[in-house]
Amino acid sequence: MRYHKIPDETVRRLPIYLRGLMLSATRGREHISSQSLADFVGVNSWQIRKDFSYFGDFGTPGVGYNIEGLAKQIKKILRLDVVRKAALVGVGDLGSALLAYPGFRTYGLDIVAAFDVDAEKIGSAVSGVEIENITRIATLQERGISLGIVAVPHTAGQFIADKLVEAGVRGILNFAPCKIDAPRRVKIITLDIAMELARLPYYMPAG
Amino acid sequence: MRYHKIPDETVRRLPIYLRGLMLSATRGREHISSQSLADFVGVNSWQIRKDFSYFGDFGTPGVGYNIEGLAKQIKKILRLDVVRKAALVGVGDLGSALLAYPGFRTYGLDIVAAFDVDAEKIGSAVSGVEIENITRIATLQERGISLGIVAVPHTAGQFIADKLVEAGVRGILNFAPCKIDAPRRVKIITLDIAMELARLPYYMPAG
DNA sequence: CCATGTGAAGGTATTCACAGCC
DNA sequence: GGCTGTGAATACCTTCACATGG
Repeated sequence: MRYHKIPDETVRRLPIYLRGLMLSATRGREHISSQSLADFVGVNSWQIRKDFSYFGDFGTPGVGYNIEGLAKQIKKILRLDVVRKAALVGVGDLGSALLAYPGFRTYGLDIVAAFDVDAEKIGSAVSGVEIENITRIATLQERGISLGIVAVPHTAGQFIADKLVEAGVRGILNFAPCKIDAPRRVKIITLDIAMELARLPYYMPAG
Repeated sequence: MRYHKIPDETVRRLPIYLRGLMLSATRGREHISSQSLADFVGVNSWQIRKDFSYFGDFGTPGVGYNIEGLAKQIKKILRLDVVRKAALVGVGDLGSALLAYPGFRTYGLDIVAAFDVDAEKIGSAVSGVEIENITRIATLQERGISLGIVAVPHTAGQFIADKLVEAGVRGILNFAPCKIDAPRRVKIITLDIAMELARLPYYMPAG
């Protein structure tokens, strides 16, 4: 079933599969069954097959999936096959951790610029990235940066997001604990760490 | 419809509502309509009413919801009405940022212990929390700590999780990019930052 | 014989529309 | 009149069972 809208939930799981495949690739085997991948990433095998079925025939019946080929396919679908430049705004504790985080590179995402309001930080470098005045966010477009990461206090979230949108970014990963409004053409993903932790006690047995 | 299983998706949204209500509380008004709250947090008004309907009659027709009362109710449902002690494992860049993050306190979550393997870090303090040797994770139970936060490399994720489970924690917030297996009685929430960023390009128009 | 790919069934969550209440 | 609470309708996602293909 090749021509079909891909469910959002499937898109959410693709990076999980990709991570599992990239790890498997270092294990020496060339093929992997949906069942093995399932055990490895913690998703049911039929769910995996269904997810893959939205894109086309990835696997070989009786054999499984070609690990390298499948990983490449998923990268292409997620558009991770080109290196994409990202800008970070807000170089506080979290921002600094994000700059130091090597995980983004794995997915072709490269933080090449960082901005802050703090005059003391501006000019210095964190993890090899120079911190610039936020007024320079306006230069993003000409520098080919299409992705913004917001790690500022919630009071500044919307303001910074507006600046990023003006500067032409088409996607924002928002760590600020607030709602962000933006034109439909800009995709926003909000990731509020405290809120994830906040729903943990609900699932914990008494105590 | 008071006696009903609460959908997971509703539980996921409750902290969003809570955050909005706590912010609204500082605005001086006593009541808020589902519509106003909807505008504020970015969820549809009917979704909000439906979510609340799983718990009981929170609102007053023609008036709206009592902000303070509703916030208290949600806190109770999420079991955030008691202060809960948490332990952090892995005081790297991300771990340090989490220790410095004030957002957890808002939800009654208090990071009172931190562990690392690095001998140089052990004994020093980060954000007022002393860093201990990970062998001391075993003392969590007697210290009344029921919640673990894992911020270690993916190679150590499962190992640390096992230690935490042994030490009696009943919930784990996992930042390590790996699957964590644990007994059913322990709730695991995994939050892989790179993976969230990885699905952003998919939704970005060409470029 | 083994593992994929997929219609069909089943379950869950969202959206709608409106009755009921203040 | 305004706003809540909720059955019903719809859309979406998951699970199953098996036909199909190497």
